[in-house]
Amino acid sequence: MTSEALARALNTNPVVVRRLMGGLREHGYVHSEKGHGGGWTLSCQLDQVTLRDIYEALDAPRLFAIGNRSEETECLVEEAVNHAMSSVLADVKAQFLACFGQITLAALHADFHQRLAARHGPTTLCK
Amino acid sequence: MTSEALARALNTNPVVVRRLMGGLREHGYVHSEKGHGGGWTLSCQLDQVTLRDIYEALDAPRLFAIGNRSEETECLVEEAVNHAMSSVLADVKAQFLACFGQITLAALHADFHQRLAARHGPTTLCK
DNA sequence: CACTCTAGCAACACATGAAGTTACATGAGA
DNA sequence: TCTCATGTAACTTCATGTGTTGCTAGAGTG
Repeated sequence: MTSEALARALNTNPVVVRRLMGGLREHGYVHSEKGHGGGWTLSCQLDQVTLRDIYEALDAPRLFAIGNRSEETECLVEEAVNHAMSSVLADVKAQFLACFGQITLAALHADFHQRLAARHGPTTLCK
Repeated sequence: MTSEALARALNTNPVVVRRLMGGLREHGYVHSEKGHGGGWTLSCQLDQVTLRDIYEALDAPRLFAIGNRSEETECLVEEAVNHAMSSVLADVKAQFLACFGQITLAALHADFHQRLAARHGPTTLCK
């Protein structure tokens, strides 16, 4: 599948697709080929890869929209708050990764097929 | 304490302080007075208010930097991914609130004083 | 009554970061 | 050699949170 086709399906731009897929390629989850007949191919077992793997392959983008204003501070009040905050966010992030680590692509694949079967009417694929 | 003094201590702007404190006032955690000698006063028991209360009084700002691109979609793949994602984020947010709900302002207050005692040299307050 | 000091608030400006776009280079078939 | 694909850098756009200005209203002071 080409970046162009993926971009159309995802309602985005081929370059954005390449940027994202680049991370997945570095981890061996997909493979890309240039030139005629090129594009992206899957190169992993769906039951061996989790959302956590994907998240990390995508360079673990920032998870929280909140956080400490600064790590280094002179202010002892800020220090106390930062300490409490950091500790909570670290715990919560760990739980997040654990959850994502439980969800395999195979599970999503199965869920998709269930939804497809449940849908009435003609079964047109996403775009 | 005036918004102006708080803003100096927090390295920000009086208007920003008022915006934030407004949320706390609505929940009765602080009280404000206009005019000469006015400003902000605490009006709650520190051991009765948690970070969760503060977070919610501040209108529960967006917690995650990631999330579904859109809630409504035609695409069954996106639907499956959204479902998995939403479920994880909801669980994780619940844990976040639970943690924040355990941390009272009194605890932060105590932590601050411990840091103050532990600090060598003269004890100058934050600004 | 005039003056000053304070919060309240709306409207605007700025900063940051994510997402999208353009342009060009590189490699692989036809 | 032409076309089709990825790779990548640089730039633009957009969304969101933060900061700023300007004004109103209320409360004490002289």
